[in-house]
Amino acid sequence: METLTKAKEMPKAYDPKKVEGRLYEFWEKGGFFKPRIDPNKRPFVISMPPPNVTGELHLGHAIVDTIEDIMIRWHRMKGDPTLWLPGSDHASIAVHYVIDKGLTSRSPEMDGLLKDIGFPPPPGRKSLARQDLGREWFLKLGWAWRERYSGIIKKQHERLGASCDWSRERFTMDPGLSRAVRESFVRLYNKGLIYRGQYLANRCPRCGTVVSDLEVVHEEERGKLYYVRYPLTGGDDEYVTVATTRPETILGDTAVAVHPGDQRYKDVVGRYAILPVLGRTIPIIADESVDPSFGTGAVKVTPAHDPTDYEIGQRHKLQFINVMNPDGTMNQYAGIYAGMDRFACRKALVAHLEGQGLLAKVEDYVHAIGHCQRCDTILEPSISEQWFVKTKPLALPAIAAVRDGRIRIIPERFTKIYHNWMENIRDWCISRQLWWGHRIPVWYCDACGKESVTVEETLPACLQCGSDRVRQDPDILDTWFSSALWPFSTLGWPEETDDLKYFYPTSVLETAYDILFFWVARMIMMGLECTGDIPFDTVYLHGMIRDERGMRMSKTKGNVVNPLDVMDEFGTDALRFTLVTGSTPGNDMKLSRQKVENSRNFTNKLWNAARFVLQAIENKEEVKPLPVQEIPEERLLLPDQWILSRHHRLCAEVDRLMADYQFGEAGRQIYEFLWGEFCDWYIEASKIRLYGHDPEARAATMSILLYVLERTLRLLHPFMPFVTEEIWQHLLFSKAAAMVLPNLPGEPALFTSKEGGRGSIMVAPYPQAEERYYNDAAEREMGLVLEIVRAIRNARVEFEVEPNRRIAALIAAGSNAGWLGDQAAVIAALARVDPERLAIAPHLAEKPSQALGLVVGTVEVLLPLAGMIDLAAEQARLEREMAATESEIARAVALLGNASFVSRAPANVVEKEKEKLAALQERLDKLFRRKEALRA
RNA sequence: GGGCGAAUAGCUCAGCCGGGAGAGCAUCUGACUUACAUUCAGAAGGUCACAGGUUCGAGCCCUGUUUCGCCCACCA
Repeated sequence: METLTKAKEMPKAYDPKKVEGRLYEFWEKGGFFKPRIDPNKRPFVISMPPPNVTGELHLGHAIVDTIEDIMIRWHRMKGDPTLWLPGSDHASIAVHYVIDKGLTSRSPEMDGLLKDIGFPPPPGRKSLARQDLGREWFLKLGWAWRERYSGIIKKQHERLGASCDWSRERFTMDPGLSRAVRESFVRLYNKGLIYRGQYLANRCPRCGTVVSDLEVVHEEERGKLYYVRYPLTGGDDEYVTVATTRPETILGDTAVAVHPGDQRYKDVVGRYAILPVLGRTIPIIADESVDPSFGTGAVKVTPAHDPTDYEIGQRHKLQFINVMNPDGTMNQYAGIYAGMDRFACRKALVAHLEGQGLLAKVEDYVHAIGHCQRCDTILEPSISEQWFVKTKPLALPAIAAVRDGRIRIIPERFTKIYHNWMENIRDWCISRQLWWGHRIPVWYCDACGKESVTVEETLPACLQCGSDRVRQDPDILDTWFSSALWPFSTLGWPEETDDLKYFYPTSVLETAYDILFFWVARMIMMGLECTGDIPFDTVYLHGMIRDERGMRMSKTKGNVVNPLDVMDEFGTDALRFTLVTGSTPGNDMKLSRQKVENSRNFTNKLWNAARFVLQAIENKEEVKPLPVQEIPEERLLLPDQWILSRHHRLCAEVDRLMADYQFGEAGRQIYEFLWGEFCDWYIEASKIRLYGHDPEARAATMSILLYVLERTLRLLHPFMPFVTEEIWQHLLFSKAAAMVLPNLPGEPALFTSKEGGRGSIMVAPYPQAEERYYNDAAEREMGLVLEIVRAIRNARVEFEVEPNRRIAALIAAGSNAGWLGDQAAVIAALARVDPERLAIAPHLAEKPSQALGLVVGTVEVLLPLAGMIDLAAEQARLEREMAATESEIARAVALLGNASFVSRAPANVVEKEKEKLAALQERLDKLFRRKEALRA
């Protein structure tokens, strides 16, 4: 591809900005994001949670993209046919909210859109409401808005490196998905699972619509509890006192209720009270639901404005009087308060009651009030005619699917939360008095008065009587209704498309835990109902991202971190790596700049390690690196065997962790290996042979450097797609390519794009562990070498040896002397010991009089530092070490002296303890002799 | 009122199957050693919230307690 220009040499610094956009384009144009369909393999499929078209991406989207992209890239590299289907959600109420705000404030953006759609511009700067536009214009505005933001959203997914199949992008209001909405509505309607009726629902006066129970946010607030006297009829100054937090609802009272067993009121039950202000006569009734211990034990009953009262009203066949308009003002049933706002009415009514001497008392009272999830306005429960989904019959199979393990929820604790909600599920109010969304597919006939339901977009004539005097229900459906169909509506349902047959059910549904009920639970119900199958087999829930202080990010708090800013500064890979390694499933994470910076440093480290390896190969013209498999065994030295063993164990571990959805831990393991083992030790040790005179040794070293680097790039690719691809491309163009490519198992076609273009790391096979490289002896021996080096470095610093000074070292290695002797060059280089004055032998022939004595395992290291050693200090150091060793010996002795430990602990644990004790004793002995020698 | 999560180094967090606790950042020493100062070498720092229990052995399992956070719930 021309988009990738071959660079002869890797630039000194990695610049994400110059790389990321170019690579994304290369991937997308190369067709790498599209699934390679194989009828014989089960595909791996994720439906991307569709972001709302309300605005730009935030960190919540970034973590979704990151985790899903990791899963997707991993499966794709493993050779699974892999589909990640992207899209966006029309988000009706959320879009209404942002458009309303733009219209009210006459924001330049909204005015611009109005101009674009050709809406006659209203004069002046007067604020607009959606009613000023009317339904048609408002919908045009919605589409214009959607057009703008879906483009922005796609760009942001690209920035994040999301390898989703854009050719299958969907929008919840696409014709096909809209058709799926109507189809499912009709099916449920025909089965009696969707019904219409007068029920109590939460209405948001600001949004102008009812919302479902889930959209109610309960918040504790300080309010007042008003005690109001209701005079009794036919009595002398008799009254019953009730308590209420919402005095304005008194206007809708149709009864007073007490508990049937309440002795205080047993004489008034059956009598009547006079409703204050309005003077209506209302009955006093007995109902079990009243709590005699609360307030006065008598409660006013407002069936049209309170859920409990609604039920009392039903039981006692009371009158339902709705006293408010949809916008929160009082209606004609409110008497003199008609037209007044509900809260103004409250104030006026309380004053009125007080004036009449009917206000007994007012208490401060903290209670939970329902707010609108979208705009935070206090909701008004009120009765109205709405559409509902009967959820209990849908919940039963959904509960079973999770209970019997067909669907697994990660982390597991959410399973309990899911069941708790499902088992207590209430009917779902799905109608909304809004415009932007799917119109309810029901038509009412003015001729016969019956209703018709159809999957067709329009209905020319009544299905019952044929009259053309039909009008569609003005309401639209809850956004989540269409979201609930997402896993299959996006694949073509209700048509039996090839995609639906092949890709459904999908594999993993990954999202934030806060929409478990809104979305996940409903997808399971609707999936089972509509397709007869589960919509996905695994639910993976991630946590929320908070700011550095653990606060929830919100626009009003002003603490929102824009992922674009972070990516601009540190690169996409750094942000992704931070998000995934800094979190565990289901737990919230705090994001800080420092964490991202650290990840950026890691990309830099990787970049430079790669630069080192490539330069090492390119600069040695005469040497031909071999595939690792072809390196003669005698050429594989201890560090080689060690890094190969470590690398293959890493592959096994990463594979296990990925399969177990522990992506963060997998990322951390790769980080540890790459930085702490490959860079810190292997590369440093390799320099000896790389800069040495033996061409075959050089070749072998290069081979291993390249082999381990290239495979680790592939391991890391799902986490950090850009930097790994960029380096990998440099490898492809290097002389090393000939060596790298034959080493990759699998079909060659995998490495090329669908069009047969250049290869990409994203379709190269994911590295698998090969047990023949496991080498316990090499790991143990190299471990000792590293310990010796660390001990010498440590001593150098402690005794203030100049950093550049090469010192002498004598190592008494006992039975280890043979193989350890072979590592002399490594020890000398890494510990800055003079190779000429490094002696490794079973025992030391001569012991220098003034020397530091280090005991490393069973090996003794003497550093003759004549003139630099403070004898007293050295003596003290040795004594400290002896004391520490003695206390460890004491523990081991006690443990092994414990008969029950020896008899009941597993044999290998006991054996390990014995070996440890022996080693400790040897160490103590050596330290003691060292101290004696010092004295001599 | 129910339920869930968290509590581990100064800070932010890992820690799988129970077998003498780790990382990053911050701090302190030192180093421009030819991949990398976005680096390297080294140091210091922990009663794993508390109290019991199970076990030969507990950060991990069980019971209770405390603190913080979250979710669900129609006490007006």
